[in-house]
Amino acid sequence: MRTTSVNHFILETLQDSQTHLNAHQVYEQVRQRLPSLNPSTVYRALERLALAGKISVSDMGCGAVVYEAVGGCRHHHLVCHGCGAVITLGDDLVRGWFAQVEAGHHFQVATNHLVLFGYCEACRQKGEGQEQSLWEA
Amino acid sequence: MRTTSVNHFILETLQDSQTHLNAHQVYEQVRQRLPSLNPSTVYRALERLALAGKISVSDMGCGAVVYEAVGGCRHHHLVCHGCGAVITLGDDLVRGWFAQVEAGHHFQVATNHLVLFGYCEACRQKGEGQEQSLWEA
DNA sequence: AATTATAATGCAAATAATTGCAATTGCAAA
DNA sequence: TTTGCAATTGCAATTATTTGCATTATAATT
Repeated sequence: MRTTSVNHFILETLQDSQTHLNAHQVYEQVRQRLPSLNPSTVYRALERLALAGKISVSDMGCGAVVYEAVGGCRHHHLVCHGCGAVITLGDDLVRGWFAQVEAGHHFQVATNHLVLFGYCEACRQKGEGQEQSLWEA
Repeated sequence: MRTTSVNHFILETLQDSQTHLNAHQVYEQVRQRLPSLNPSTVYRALERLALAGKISVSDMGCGAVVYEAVGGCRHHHLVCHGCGAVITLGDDLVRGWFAQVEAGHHFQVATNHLVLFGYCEACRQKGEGQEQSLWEA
């Protein structure tokens, strides 16, 4: 991967950001420093950085895919379908399981940000996610 | 969820299909029986069916998101970034780990098709995924 | 069977993401 | 330096997906 200004600025933007950013947000940020920037360049750079393992790509159910710089302490997320709550999942539990998967399938896992959807305690008690339809066994 | 013909036909289409289908493929299939069908109706129905747990939604790196009916024996996938190979991951290993996550976080996991990206044995030996860039520590 | 509330649909427009291709740029070799 | 190749970019067009709103259809109620 070449040391282009786009690669550099995107990485810097994501590292400085405390939250996940979507492609458009990254575009707007970097555009302040590279006014002639094209959105498709951002998409391609993000894809490149992701493939190189420098950033994570996740669908967190926000409409657009979000990106994050992969730093020292990795973490993952649980996202509630009911209320949208985002719960952090430590890397310990994940890393251990990935190792199992890798050992069992001769496969090197590169996924660096796992997102699991489901229902949080509160929504579960409210009965979210218990929909039963009658028209199918 | 109401018993509409769209819901019914989509579910039937996905159940009959041996492979994952993307939204457009589902649309084309169902359109043969409901000629006036609109693509956005398909997207909305797919979202509904997914939320009801009847189908799984996954980004398998094919450009478009793919859908699959959730049947008796669940399975998950490992997708190789190098060659695109798709390896099946049994549910046993996954279910057990989900249970751990659920127990540790008071969260009911609803994700019913996990996709992990990485590198298969062959690609790993070819050195895929080992890119090192010099311009960043 | 008529009424009613609400889910589902069609359509068009907006947004998100990808792709082909020609022009440009970074990096390495000469 | 200069040259050459391959990676990167811009641009426009395409594809993928979502959303607002008026209309239609379903299922429960009267």
